[in-house]
Amino acid sequence: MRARIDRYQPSEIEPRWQARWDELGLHRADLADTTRPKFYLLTMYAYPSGDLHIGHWYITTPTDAIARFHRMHAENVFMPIGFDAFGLPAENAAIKNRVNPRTWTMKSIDKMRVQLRSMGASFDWSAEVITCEPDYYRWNQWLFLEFLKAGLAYRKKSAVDWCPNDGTLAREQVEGTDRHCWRCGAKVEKRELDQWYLRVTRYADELLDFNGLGWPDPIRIMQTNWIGRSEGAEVTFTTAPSAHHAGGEPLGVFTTRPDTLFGATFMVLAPEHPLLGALTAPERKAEVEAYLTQAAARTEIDRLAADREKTGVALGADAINPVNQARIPIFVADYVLGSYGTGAIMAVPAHDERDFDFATRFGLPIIKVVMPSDGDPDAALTSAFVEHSADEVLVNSGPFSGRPAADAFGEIVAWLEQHDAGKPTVTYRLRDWGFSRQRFWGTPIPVIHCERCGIVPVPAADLPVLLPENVDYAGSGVNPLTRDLAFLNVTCPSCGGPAQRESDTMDTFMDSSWYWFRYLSPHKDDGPIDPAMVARWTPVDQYTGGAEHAVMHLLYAREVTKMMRDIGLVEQGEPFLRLFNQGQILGADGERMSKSRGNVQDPDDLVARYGADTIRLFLMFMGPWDQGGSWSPTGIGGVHRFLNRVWTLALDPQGLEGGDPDSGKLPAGEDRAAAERSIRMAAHRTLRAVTEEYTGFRFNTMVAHLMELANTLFRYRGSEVANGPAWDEAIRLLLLMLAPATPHVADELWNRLRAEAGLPESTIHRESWPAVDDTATAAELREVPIQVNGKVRDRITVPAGIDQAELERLVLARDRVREVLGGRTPDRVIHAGGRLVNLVVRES
RNA sequence: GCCGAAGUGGCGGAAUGGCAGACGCGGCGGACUUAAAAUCCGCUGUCCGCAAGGGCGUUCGAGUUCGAAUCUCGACUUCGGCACCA
Repeated sequence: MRARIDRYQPSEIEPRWQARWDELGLHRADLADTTRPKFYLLTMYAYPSGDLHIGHWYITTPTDAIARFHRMHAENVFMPIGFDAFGLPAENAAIKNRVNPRTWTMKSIDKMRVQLRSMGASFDWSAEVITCEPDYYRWNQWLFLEFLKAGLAYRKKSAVDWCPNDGTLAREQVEGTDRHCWRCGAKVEKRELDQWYLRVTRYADELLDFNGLGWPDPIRIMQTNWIGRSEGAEVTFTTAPSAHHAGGEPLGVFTTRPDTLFGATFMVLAPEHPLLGALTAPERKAEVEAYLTQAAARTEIDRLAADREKTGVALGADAINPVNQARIPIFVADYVLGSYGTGAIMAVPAHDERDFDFATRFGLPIIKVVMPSDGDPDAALTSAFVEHSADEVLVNSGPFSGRPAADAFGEIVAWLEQHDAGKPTVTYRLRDWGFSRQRFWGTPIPVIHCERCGIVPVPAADLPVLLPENVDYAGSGVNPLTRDLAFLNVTCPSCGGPAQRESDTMDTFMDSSWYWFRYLSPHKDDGPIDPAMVARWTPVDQYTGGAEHAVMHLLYAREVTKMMRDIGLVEQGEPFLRLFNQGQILGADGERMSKSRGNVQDPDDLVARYGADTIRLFLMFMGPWDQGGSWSPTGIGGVHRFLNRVWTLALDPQGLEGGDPDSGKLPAGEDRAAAERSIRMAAHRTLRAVTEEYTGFRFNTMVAHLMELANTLFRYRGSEVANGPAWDEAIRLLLLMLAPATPHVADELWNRLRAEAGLPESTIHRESWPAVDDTATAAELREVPIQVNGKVRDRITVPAGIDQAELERLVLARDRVREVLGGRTPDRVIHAGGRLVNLVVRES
C-alpha cells in the first residue's frame, strides 16, 4: 500500500497563500515601470452595503482570473479596488438608527475588505479609493467648479417627487399606483426646485461614436438608442387670435416628418409647456388644470406607454400652419414630453400611431399626405401609415403634391427656411444631467448663495466643503444639511456679507464617473489626478461590471471623461477601451438579491465549507459570464470534487486506492508510446482551448476542458506511464492552467511538487503561460460522420489528410451506406470542409 | 409600453450553418468497505424494438437551406435598463 497523502484542505491552504502573496507584493503594480506592457484592469468598485454577497464574487473572481492570466503573460497588471461609499442605503440606515451614515459605511467597508481578501482576489490595495472620504470628494468639488467655469454646469428649475415629510424621493421610494411615500405613506407631489445640470448633451454626437472601442454590441445599441439622435425640423406655427388671446406668437414644434406638414390637423403641447397658461381659454381653465394635476402624477414610463389610451384636453385656442395657413386646434396631452424637442408637436394622425390614436379618440380629422405611388388618395386609413419605402409620393400637400416623399422632406424644410418659418434641426432623447440631490450623504456642491452677489463658487483654497460630523436626521429623509446652521451660514467669499451654502449634494454617479483616474494617484493632494500616470495608464484596457450599468453609469463615465478632456485635464475622451458586462446573479427565487427579500447568499458559509477556490471555479463554471442566473448551490460539490481529483492526480499518480478495476493498466489498444502520445495530445489540446477560453472570457467551457483533461489523466493513473515525462508535463500544464482560476490550490500543488523534486518555494503566479506544442496536438486519423439527406447514418475513420474524391469513394463503398441508399445514386454529395459528408438523394 | 438580452434533458449548461445534449449536478448500476461516508468505474433526452436499428426532439408557428438550437419573419414567456437604487 502507498503512503497516505494529505487531504485537500482549503481552509489551511488559502490564508497561508494569501499571506505569502502579500509578503511577496505579488499584486502591487509598479506604476512607474515602463519595461513591461501595462494592463489596466478595472472592475466596478463595490457599494458598501455591509455584506458581500455571492454576486460580488461573481463579478470579482473571473476578473481576478483575467488579471492573473495577464500577469502570466509578463504584463504589468494594475487591478485596483475601492468603495462607492456615498448613496441612499447608508442614509436610509442612518435615518432608521439616527447615526452618521459615515459610521455605518466605514463599518461595512471594514467587513467587506476582509471578505474581498478571502476570495484570493489579487487587488492592489495600495490604490484603494473611498469616495465618501474628503480626500476623494474634494476633487468632485474641484471638478464641479472647473465645469462651472467652463460653462458645463448650469442651473435650471425642474420637478422632483416630493413627500411633505421626507422631502425629495427617489423613484424607488415612490410606491404604488397611488404614488405614496415608502417611509411615511404620504401622497407624493411634484415640486419645482432650482437644480444644477451638467451640459452633457453637448457630447451627444461624440458619444454616438464607438470607434476604436471593444464594447459589446448590445451596450452600444442601448447607448445609441438612449442618446436617440433624430434628424428633423423645427417648424414655427403661429398662435391664432381668439376672443381671449391676441395671437400672433410663434409656437415651435419639432418633427421628424416635415414631409407630412400638410397633414397636421391639430397641435399638442406638453403639460410642462410654458405657453399653456396664456393659450388656455378662460372657460377651459378648470379642465386644463385638472388635467395637469393628473399628468403630474404619472411617471414618464406610463406617459409614453404606446398601448395606453391617449388623454388630453383642448385649450380652446388654435395655431396656424405656416405652409397653408390652416387653423388647427391646440391640445395639451401627456404623451408629449416637455423635456424633448420643443415640448410641442404638430399632430399628423395619418402618419403617426400616437397621433392617430388621439385623433380617433377625439374625433379629429385625419388627412392622408403620403401614400404609395399607386395608392388611392381618398381611401380611409384604418391605422397610421408610417412606411418608409422608395415609391411614396405626397398627396393633399398643395404645391408639393406628387413629389416623392423622400425628396419632399428636404424641399419642405427649404421652403420653411426661405419663409422664415422653420429650419432643419437635430434633436436628442439624451437630456442634460440633473446633478443636484436633496440629500446629506453625498458630495456637497461647493457654491454659496449670496443675496448681493448671487451664486458664488467656493474658492478652490477653501475646498473641501466638508460634510458635518454631527448629523440630526430627525427621523425623516429631509436633508439634515438644510437644518444645520453652522454648515449653512457663511460669509460670502466675494463681498464678505452674510450668505448661505448650497445644501444640495451631487448625484453619486459623479463619484463613479472618474474614480479610475484617481486610483493612479489616490493620495495626491494638489490635484485630482496625476497627469503623467494618467497619460501612461489610461484609457483602462479592460473594464468589467454588471450589465445593469449598460446605460447610466457607463454613459456618465464617458461624459465626464470628455468634460475632463475639455477642461484640459486628460488627453483622451474615452475611459474604457474594452468592456465586458456580466449578467446578474439573482436569488434562488429568481429575484434580485436583497436583504429585504431574504434571498441573499452569504459566501462566508460557502468559503468555510468548500474554500474560496471551489467557489471561484463554481461561479465560472455555472454558465456564460455575461448571462448570470439564479443562484443555486447545486453542483458546487462537483467542482469541489474536481479540485480533489486534481489534488489526487498531482500528489498520488501511482495510487491504487479506490476500486477502479482497470487501474494499473493502459487503456485497451495502447502501448506505452501510444499512451504517452495520448496524454501529450490531451494536455496540449486542452492548453490551446483553455488559452482561447480565457482570452474570450468563456470561463464555463474553460473549466469543462480542464475537467476533461483530468478525466483523461485518471484513465492513466496507476499505469506505467503515470509519473512519466508526458504525465509530469500534463500535470504541470494543468496546474498552470488552473493558476488564474484557483490560485491557492494551484500554488500549493505546484510547490508540493517542487518540494518533492528538491526545489525551493516559488509561486506559480510568477510563471509564464505555457506554449502549445503543435506537433503534440496533430491527429493521424479523423472520424467523419456520413449523412443521407441530412441524417447521420454512418461514420468512417479516415487518415487526416485524405482528399475529397478519395473520401467520397470510401464512403460510397460502405455496406451501411449502400444499405441506406437502397440502390439509389446520390444527386449531390456535400463535403462540409472535411468535417462531414452529406449524400443527397431524391425521396422516392 | 419602449430599448437590450435569453428560452436546449429532471437541473446548470455545450454546440452560433454541419454528429444536439460536451462538462457538471441529480438518478441508476457496479467496485472497495463488517457497514456507511468518501473514492473509483459504467449507464443515463424521449418513444418503439430482444437486438440491429428506427421515430420524435432545442418555447410555439411559418420560411430560407443539401443541412437550422444557430439565419429570416411572426407570436409567447423570463430577465436587465428606462434618467433620484447603485
